[in-house]
Amino acid sequence: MKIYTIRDVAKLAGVSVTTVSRVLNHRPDVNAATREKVERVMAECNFVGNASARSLKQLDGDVAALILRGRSNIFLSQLAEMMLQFAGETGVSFLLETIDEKADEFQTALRLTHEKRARGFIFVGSRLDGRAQVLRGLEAPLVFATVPARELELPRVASVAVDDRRMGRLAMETLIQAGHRRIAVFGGRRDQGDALAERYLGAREACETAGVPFDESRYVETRFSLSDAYGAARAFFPTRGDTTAVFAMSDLVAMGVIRALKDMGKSVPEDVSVFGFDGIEMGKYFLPSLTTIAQPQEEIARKSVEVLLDMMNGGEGRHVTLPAALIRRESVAAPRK
Amino acid sequence: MKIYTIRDVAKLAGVSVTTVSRVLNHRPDVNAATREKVERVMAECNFVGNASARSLKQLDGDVAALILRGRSNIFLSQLAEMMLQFAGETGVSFLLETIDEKADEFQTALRLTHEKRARGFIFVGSRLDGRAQVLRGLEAPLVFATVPARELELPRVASVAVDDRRMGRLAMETLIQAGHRRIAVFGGRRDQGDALAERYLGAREACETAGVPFDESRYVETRFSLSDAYGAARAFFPTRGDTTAVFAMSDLVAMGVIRALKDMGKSVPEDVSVFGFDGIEMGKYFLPSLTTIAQPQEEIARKSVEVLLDMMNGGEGRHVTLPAALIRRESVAAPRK
DNA sequence: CTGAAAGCGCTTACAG
DNA sequence: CTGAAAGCGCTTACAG
Repeated sequence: MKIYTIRDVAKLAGVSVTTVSRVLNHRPDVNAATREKVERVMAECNFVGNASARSLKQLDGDVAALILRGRSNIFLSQLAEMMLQFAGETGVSFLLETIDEKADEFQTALRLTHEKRARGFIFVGSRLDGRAQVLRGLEAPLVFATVPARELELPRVASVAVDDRRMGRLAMETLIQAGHRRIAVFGGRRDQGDALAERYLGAREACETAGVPFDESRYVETRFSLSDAYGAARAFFPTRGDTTAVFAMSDLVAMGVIRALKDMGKSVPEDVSVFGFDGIEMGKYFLPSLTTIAQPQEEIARKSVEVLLDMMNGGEGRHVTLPAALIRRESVAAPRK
Repeated sequence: MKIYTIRDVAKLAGVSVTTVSRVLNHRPDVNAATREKVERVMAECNFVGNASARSLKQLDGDVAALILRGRSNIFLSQLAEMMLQFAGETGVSFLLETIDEKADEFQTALRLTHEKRARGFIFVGSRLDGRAQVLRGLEAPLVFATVPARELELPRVASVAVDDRRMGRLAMETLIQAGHRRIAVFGGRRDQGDALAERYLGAREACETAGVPFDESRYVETRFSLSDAYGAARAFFPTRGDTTAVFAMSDLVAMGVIRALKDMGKSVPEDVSVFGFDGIEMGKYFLPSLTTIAQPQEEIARKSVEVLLDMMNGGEGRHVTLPAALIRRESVAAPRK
């Protein structure tokens, strides 16, 4: 099967490559008859332009990249997919780069700047942990999705996220109001200055306000996967069996914890209440269904793309906070008397 | 931030672009001192080659594409990710193209052949439904992953899948042996000659062999998502309440059905047993955990990549059948007396 | 409305 | 071991 180039088409249509290029790009300045002839030839040859050649020329071409770290977080991968969806409706072409959890997303951005000439980035579920300087090396506009980057007072940096601290507080308040006092928190590392740290801070605030001392030894670090959460819960409960509620910082973690509790002969929410975070679809179907904080996934996706596009057109960086919703379902109840 | 080209590097290092190119591509024929000098300059400039320019020249470059239809099937997206993983270890560069469920994957392949010069394809979870002729238009080697394409006697076509018919039979046999007689099947459209049709045929065979008549009105068509399965089950059970078991052709469907049963006041497996398919991770954590047929995901991924690579090197097409495993967990039990 | 020509950044025979 | 030159397929001023 021959692969036709623009030159082949030009020859077959009896015009110049310039004209074919114009037709290809839907430019108005082509005679209708000429256009039609060229289009017919292109259809006959099954012609499709070579993407490399095009982007080699269009160095100014608007390319943006989505950088997603890790493949295991459903919430984040879905978020990235949605962004791709919204991006498709704009003129800018977006590419999704999924990198390993241990990889450095800023290095990746740097690489894509050169390799693919990316001119704007959205980091999905990134972490800042004090790497603000690295960001200065990146001149392109940057959007952090689901990451609070407010303190980063860099000119071309934006963020789109929920108010994680407030939501962490709300989750904890909900458990306290239900009557719980011995509450465990299953989250990530607390020292990284990311969304998880914010949720932790919010949870602590709720405890202080309510006069319920938060017991540091009930903070459990876990990766956000079913199996890690399961393992962490199996290790935690045998020694802290008096815990009556868990605030899990992701729905996936909540599910792993619930299964572990079940396997240790405890039922949810009767023996232990479990509160999730994110609002993934499965949470509605899981048994028990998850009480959780639902992040406005679609809104985050849409807004992130919108803000990046605006910045690529010279707009200012800004920090958008979107409202999240508390969803009460089955996994949380009052503690046993 | 200046973007350096190979020419800039050449100038800075005091050599020709040819030499820089050689260093870039780790060719052996470069003087050690020269190589070192060039490498130092590249490091200083943060130089990264332009991918478009490279692939424009290397038209013979080995590019293969993974075509995944739909984003909602976790099993298939994970499969694609695994393939990417394995592909990374080979010399061939793979690109993943995720298309809409309603899009035509063969048209997509045709487009990628031109646009990205892809020279080999893996279709993840595709369907043949009588489009064998279209395939002739594609000269590149093709691998169908999780799709039985055995009947397709095309030279450059391969497939990697489990024996869906046998596994469908095994699932049904398991339910019959547990004592069930009124069994519903939740699957896809039966007329499409795909893996699902095979599972259906296998299930029917099991019924015939056991002398249990299969009631066609207990076949429920559903898309493979939690919400569709949920809706289908809510519509089905009120009129067919005597059903004691369900064979769901995907774990996701099984979970949707289980939640629906729960919401209708039935418990699983006490009132109704539910059998899944695929063996996704969540099935282990769901309550009840799913009895299912586990497809060897990693093996399918590895083998698909391996077969494609071999064919791209001139190897023959072949049809690989991999063993699947019956996993007995909580969602299937004997029917109530 | 159309075309000849330059050039995007790279690779690769070819010559030395 | 090294370099000058051609060319991959396209786009885009520029001239007509």
